Amino acid sequence: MTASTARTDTRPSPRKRAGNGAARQHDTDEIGLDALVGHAGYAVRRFQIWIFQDFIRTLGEVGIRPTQYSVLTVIGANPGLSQMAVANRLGIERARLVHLLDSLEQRKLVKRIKSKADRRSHALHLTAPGETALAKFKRLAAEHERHVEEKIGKANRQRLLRILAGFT
Amino acid sequence: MTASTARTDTRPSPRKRAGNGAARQHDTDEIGLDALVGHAGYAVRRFQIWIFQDFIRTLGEVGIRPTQYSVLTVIGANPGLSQMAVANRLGIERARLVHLLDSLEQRKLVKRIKSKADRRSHALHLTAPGETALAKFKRLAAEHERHVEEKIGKANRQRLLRILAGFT
DNA sequence: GGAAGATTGTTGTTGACGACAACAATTGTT
DNA sequence: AACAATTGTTGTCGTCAACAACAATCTTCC
Repeated sequence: MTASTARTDTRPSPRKRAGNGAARQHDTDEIGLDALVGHAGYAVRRFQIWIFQDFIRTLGEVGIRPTQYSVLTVIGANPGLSQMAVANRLGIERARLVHLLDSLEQRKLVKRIKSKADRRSHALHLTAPGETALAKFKRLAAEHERHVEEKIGKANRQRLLRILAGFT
Repeated sequence: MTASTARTDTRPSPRKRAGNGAARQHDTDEIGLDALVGHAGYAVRRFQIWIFQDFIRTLGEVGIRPTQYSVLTVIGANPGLSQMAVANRLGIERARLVHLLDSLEQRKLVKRIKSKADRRSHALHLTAPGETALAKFKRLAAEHERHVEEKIGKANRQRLLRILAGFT
């Protein structure tokens, strides 16, 4: 083992870790993953956690989470959609979209307009402040995307998008 | 101005609308995602949902979920680990691992052995039936992995694993 | 025209999951 | 011995996916 093992834990203590030589304690980076390596799902899960955390942190100043951002961009690009249409397009349950829209409507970013044609459904629109806010969100999201590039590389990010294009 | 009906979704859009007066609903595939396309996080999220659903379905007959599988494989490959070590290695909170191990121990797949060296910690081991069960889980997980290959292609799966290798 | 069935939005529940906080028991430090 | 840190545990909170049930409304079919 190399003497300069990079510590991945965030313990602030400069002291040596607990543990004795008798019962051999594993260091974090010498624990094998065995079958987990080679499973795409595991890598994707870890990556998704990282990417969501960076997104949430980067857009933390405006208080927008990934799902909220996706709802806003779809409404912004397709004004007048019904809740069902948005839910289907984004793969969100319509029950869940209700709460998401409640929050966004409370923040005056989105408005539900009762449809004349189908009085069951609501036509979704961005408010005027919602439009300007979304523009700012997009700038921050682009900044987040640059973080992704720094993390995995510009070319790899492009490969990733191409590989997963079928899921959007 | 709108030509025919007084709809609420008047806007500049590349999307084509049906000319009839009836309330034409959007088809799912003609709703634009706008800025969402080009965001790695969105594609990764959708892919992760798909891959987890397939994993859960493929391992449904044995009732093993992705997180449980990851815990079992790590313990199987590194017997005697403490709960902290497993939690750190997999990026799981130790509070959450408690419940996971409770469930796995109740199913007689894992056992907690009180460590002599450090009486605070437990050494984690697979039981004998746990070993044979894990072997079956691995076969099913390999089947799931073949589904991934069918979905995105064998070469793309390899590219994906290489791109995201740093997150495992 | 009217009954039957489907759709839309809503409310509610369940369970998995990540993030924290607090605690007792134990260990290490000073 | 006094103090700080670690380990496992319990608990709470919020996000999210998956269902189920419901009223209001549309569509279909007879």
